[in-house]
Amino acid sequence: MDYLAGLNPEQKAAVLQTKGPVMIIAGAGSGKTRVITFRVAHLINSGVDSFNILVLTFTNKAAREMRERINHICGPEAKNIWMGTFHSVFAKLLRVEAEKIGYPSNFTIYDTDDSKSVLRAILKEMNLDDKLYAVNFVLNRISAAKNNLVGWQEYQQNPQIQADDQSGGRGKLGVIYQTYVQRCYRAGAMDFDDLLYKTNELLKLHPDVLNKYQQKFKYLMVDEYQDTNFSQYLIVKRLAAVNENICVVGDDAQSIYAFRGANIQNILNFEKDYPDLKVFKLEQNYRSTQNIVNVANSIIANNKDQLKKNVFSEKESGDKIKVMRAYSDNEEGKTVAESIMQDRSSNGMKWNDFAILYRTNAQSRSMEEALRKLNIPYKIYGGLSFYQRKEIKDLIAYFRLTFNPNDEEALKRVINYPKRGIGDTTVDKIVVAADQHNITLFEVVLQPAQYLDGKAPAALQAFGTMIQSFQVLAKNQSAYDAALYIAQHSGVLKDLYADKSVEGLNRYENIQELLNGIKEFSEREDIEEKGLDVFMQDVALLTNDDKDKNKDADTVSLMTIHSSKGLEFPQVYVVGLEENLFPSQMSLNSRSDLEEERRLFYVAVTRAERKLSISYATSRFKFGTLINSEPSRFLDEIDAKYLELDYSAKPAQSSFFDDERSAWSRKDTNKSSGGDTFSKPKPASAAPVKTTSILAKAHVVSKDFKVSDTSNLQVGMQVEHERFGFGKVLTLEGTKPDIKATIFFKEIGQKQLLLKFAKLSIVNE
DNA sequence: TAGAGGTTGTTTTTT
DNA sequence: ACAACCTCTA
Repeated sequence: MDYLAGLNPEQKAAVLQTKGPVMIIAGAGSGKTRVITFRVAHLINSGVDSFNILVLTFTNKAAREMRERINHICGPEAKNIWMGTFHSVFAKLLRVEAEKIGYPSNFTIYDTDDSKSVLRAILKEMNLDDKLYAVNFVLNRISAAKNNLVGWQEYQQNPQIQADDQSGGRGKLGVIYQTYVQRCYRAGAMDFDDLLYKTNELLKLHPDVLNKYQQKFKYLMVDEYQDTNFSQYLIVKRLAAVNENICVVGDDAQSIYAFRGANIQNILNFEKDYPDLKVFKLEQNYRSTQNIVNVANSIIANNKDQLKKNVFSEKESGDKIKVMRAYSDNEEGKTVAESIMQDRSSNGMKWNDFAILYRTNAQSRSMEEALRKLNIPYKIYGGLSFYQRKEIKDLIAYFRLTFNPNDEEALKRVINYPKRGIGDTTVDKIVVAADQHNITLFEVVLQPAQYLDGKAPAALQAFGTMIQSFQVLAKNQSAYDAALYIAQHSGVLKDLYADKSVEGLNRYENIQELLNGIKEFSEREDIEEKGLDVFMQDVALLTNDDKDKNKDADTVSLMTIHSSKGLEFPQVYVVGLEENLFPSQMSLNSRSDLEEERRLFYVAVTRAERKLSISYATSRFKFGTLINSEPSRFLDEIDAKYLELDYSAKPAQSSFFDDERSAWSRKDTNKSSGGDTFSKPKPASAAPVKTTSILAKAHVVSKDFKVSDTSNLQVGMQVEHERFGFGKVLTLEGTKPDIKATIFFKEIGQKQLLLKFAKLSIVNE
């Protein structure tokens, strides 16, 4: 039982309390993950069958990390535990039980793009004002309804909802909701919210199924319970109803997902559902210095709604929190990058020890550019994931269509990609015909002559036959063979190969990477079923870092604060502390939204172990124009005694903007104490500056630039590229027409180029 | 039907 | 800045 030795009394008590309802209120950095993993280990050691354990998390990242840790402690037993995100666990369950609620087990999972596309089509058909019925608004509304288990029938009948919609002039929302649900059903598709909604439906309508899973999951644990929405809450409650061995872990101060329906009341009211509840509070922070914990506490103290707790640290008091000001977003990046550079060498740290956290994904750009300039290796988490790239989605749409020909979004995506003469008009006609005869789009495609005339039927027939041939093939071949065949015969590979631009080359390589991933999957020995259909099942749920080969690489981490939850770093930079950015403009209308932003700031601050720096810029590009920004109100909320203001950042010397600079080069202001630590910035020039992305296009091509014959290119030669600038050839690989060169460019770092495409000029020395 | 060229909206965060 | 959407012409 050596795993108990390293725990404090509260942690230990929480681990040992294996029976009955348990709630663990875990302050930031209080060893929550250790408690959960040890608790699972302890369950197994006390004789609980690992098949009877279910552990739910919110993000893929959290799930993976937890699985690794539990694997480490429990060994092979850990494989039997059901552990994953709510969405992936219940998608898995629904695939087994789907037929009971009228879905095929190979249902497609629609991602947000698919959902929006379905809605766009519906709104268009209904001829609705697209201002009043903005797609994002409509989707949010439907999503909120589903998360509260309000079906379309109830939505249409509920007087309160109807009154709300009517008063906003959006009386058609109920009908849109209904149509949307019916379209998804016809397509054999579930959206993200359906995975939870339909699970509830299944458990409610089929007591035998409920009973089966209540027997299976005798022990439930839910991480980040403060982020559950009603739908998730009810699933958990139903599953736990018989045995009541339910342990939820959370921190109300870190609830940051209300925007997608999380209900903080779920944790605040947990005791009402389980009168026998045992509550454990973990208050000692083992992660951060006292200064950091104090700052965090002083931030969160501004919120009204919260459970009482006293988070404290017994570590050293540590450095003060550095606050940095910059004159523009690019300058901010530069300041942060230089600071990282300096801290690393003076404190002997690794790149791994640093993280840059921001409110919105768009902020990553200026950070990236600055890091690249200093040759600092970095990795961006989140953002556009690999699986969301257009070319990947295109190919995957073919796979989707192969396994589920009713998948309308996939069909629309690829019916004319690559171009095969089936235009929008034809697609519209197919939709109309399908609606009229109450059949699926694919059925129209298979019998086109019955519904359309002209030359469209021939093209459609050919397309339909092709998909059918994929279906036959996919049944008999390995995932990789099937995927490769489809990539080739659909024409996708050829189409991308024909694009010789750098971007096109990149897309082609991405497809290769996807195929390689599938190949690895085909060769795995730890799973039985290795068809392409199995590979496809969870693709919509995969995100960003799920296919991350060298995650041990020594790089600085960049991510949104949301995706940083649960992580920790020795040194953290929280950037963009500006009004309308953080707190976000969207959150300024209500106290509860603002409090959520503040909790988000709390999460950001508590990621830091040893040193925390905060920055803001007094001007920033937004929607392509330069706007002025004011320091965030959150900065004023921190007691100034914890802060050290560093306003040393100087405007850069060489730049295109010398005119504008004059307005910026004013004397740094004081640090008067009290409420006005962060004085308002003087307006910078408001004239929109035409910026070229400094790195991507800054290289000015030499006068005598001329594309050279590279057939005799040698390692070590100096070359010039139109966009990447000057570089040195590091390696040459491959054979004749397909020689791949690895070139180190001074300005942007290492790049791989295929010689037959790259326009290079050999520099004579 | 395809492609060019102009116009508009978009940005909060994740599954 | 950028992408998605629209309109016009070949």
